[in-house]
Amino acid sequence: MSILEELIWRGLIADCTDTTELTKRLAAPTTLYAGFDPTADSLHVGNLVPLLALRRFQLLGHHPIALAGGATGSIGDPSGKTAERQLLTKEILDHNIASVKVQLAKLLDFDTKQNPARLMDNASWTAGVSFLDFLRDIGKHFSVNQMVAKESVRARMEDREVGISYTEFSYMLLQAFDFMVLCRDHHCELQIGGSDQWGNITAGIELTRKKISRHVFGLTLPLITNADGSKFGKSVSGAIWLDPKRTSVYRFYQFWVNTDDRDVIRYLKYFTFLRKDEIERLEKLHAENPGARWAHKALANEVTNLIHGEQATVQAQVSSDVLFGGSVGTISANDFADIAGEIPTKGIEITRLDGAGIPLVELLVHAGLCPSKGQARKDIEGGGVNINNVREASAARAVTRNDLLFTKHILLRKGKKNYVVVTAK
RNA sequence: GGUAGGAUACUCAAGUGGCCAACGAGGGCAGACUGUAAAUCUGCUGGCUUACGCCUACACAGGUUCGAAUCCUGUUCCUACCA
Repeated sequence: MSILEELIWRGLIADCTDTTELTKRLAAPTTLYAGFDPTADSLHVGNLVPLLALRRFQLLGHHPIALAGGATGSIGDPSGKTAERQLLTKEILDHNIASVKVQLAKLLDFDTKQNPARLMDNASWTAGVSFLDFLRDIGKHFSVNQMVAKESVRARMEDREVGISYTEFSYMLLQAFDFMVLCRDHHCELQIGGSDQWGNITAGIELTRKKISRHVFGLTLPLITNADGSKFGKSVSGAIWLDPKRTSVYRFYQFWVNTDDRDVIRYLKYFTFLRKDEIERLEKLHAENPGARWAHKALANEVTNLIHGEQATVQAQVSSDVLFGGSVGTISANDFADIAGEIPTKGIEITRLDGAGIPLVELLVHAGLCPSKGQARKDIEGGGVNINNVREASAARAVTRNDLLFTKHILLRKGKKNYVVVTAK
C-alpha cells in the first residue's frame, strides 16, 4: 500500500492540494514536515494525529521533519481560536520547547540509516532575519486582501468583540516562511497538519512558488470528532496529555478504554499502526460482541504502548483489570501496592485514624473526590461512595485504622470509575 | 456625545418588593439498567450543619423599606439606534 492509499483507508485525509501530482511525487522518497507549537510543556492526544502521520510516512520510506515552533509559538496561531491569546513569556516558551522536543523525539525514528527523522526549530532561521528584511523579502509576496479572506482571519475580523492583533495576523507569514525555508534548505516538499492549518499551508505553498519557484504540496488531516459531538481529547479534568506527570498512565489508558463504541474502529485507524486485516478482525469482533470491548482494549494497549512503553502499559492494564474486575477484596499486598502507584494517591497522618477516626465526608474532600463536605454527604446518600469497594450508605461513617487494607491503604471510590488510594503514614 | 435596552448560578434563560439559594433547558455529578458503553428512567447540582437552622450570593457602591435579584441614586461594562 502506498502512503496515500494507507491514509485514505484510515480516513486521515481531509484535504490535499494536488492529489494526482502528489501521488506521482510520493512514488519516490519525499521529505515532509509538520509543525508543533509549544503552547504547553507537553503534547496532548490531539497532537497525536499529525505526529503519527509523520511516522506513517517514515515507515513507508519518506523523510519526516518534526518542526518545533520556537518562533511561531511565540506569536500564537489564530487558526481555530475565537479570541486573542496571551503571549507566553520567553522562559515558559523555552521550557515548553525543550519538553516538547523530547516527546517528539520519542515517536519518530532518528537512528535509521535510510530515512532518519529530523527535529528542527523554526527559531533557528527566523532569529537572524531583521524585521525590515522580513517585510521586504517575505511580506511583499503576501496580499492583505487574500490574507483577510482566509477563514482563520476572517472569523476574527467579523467578530467585533474580539478582533485580531497585528501579531496574530502575521502568524501565517511565519509559517509560510518555514515551508519555504525547509524546501529551499532541506528539499522539503510536503507539509501536513490539522485541517485548521489549511490556510497556513497554502500560504506556504504560494510563497515557495513565488520565492524559489518550487512546486510543493499540502495535505491536511481531519479534525477528530467524538460521535456524541463533544471535543476529542478532553476529559472532565481537562486535556489528556502525553506527559505522565500531567496525565497518569492509568488515566491515559482509561481514556482510550472509555472510547465511545461508535468511535472505536475509527480511532484504531487514526491512532494505531495496526494493519488493515487486524483492524478488520477487531471490527468484526466488536460487531459481534461489543460488550467484551476487544477493540477498546486493543486501542488502549496500542496507544499506551506507543507513548508510555510496554511495562507501563501492562501495569495500567493490570490495574484496570483489578479495579474493574471486582476482585479488590482478594488481591495481595504487592498487587495493591502496584495499583496504588497507578491511580491518584493521597497521604494522611496515621494519627487521624486513631480513636473515632476521621469522618468519611472529610476524607472524601481530602482525597479530592468531592468538592465539599456537603457534596460528599449527598454523594454518600446517593449511594455513590465505596470504601474498599464496599458501598457505604451512611454519611455519619467515620474511617479508622480498622478500615486500612494491609495496615496502610484505604481504597475510596466515587461512582464507577473514580478511585483514590489514601495511604496512611 | 445623545437616546433606548441590558448585566441573574458552569452556560443559556425566567423572575420585576416577602411564597427566592432563585422556574426551565443544557451541561456536570450520582443511582438503576448495562458492558468501566449508548439510549432510557430517577435524584442531586452555593457553603457550613446529624438536624432546626445559619452564612454568602442575582455587575459594583450606596440608599429606601420590617423585608430587595426585584424600588431609588451613583459607577463600570455591554447591545441597538442616532450624532
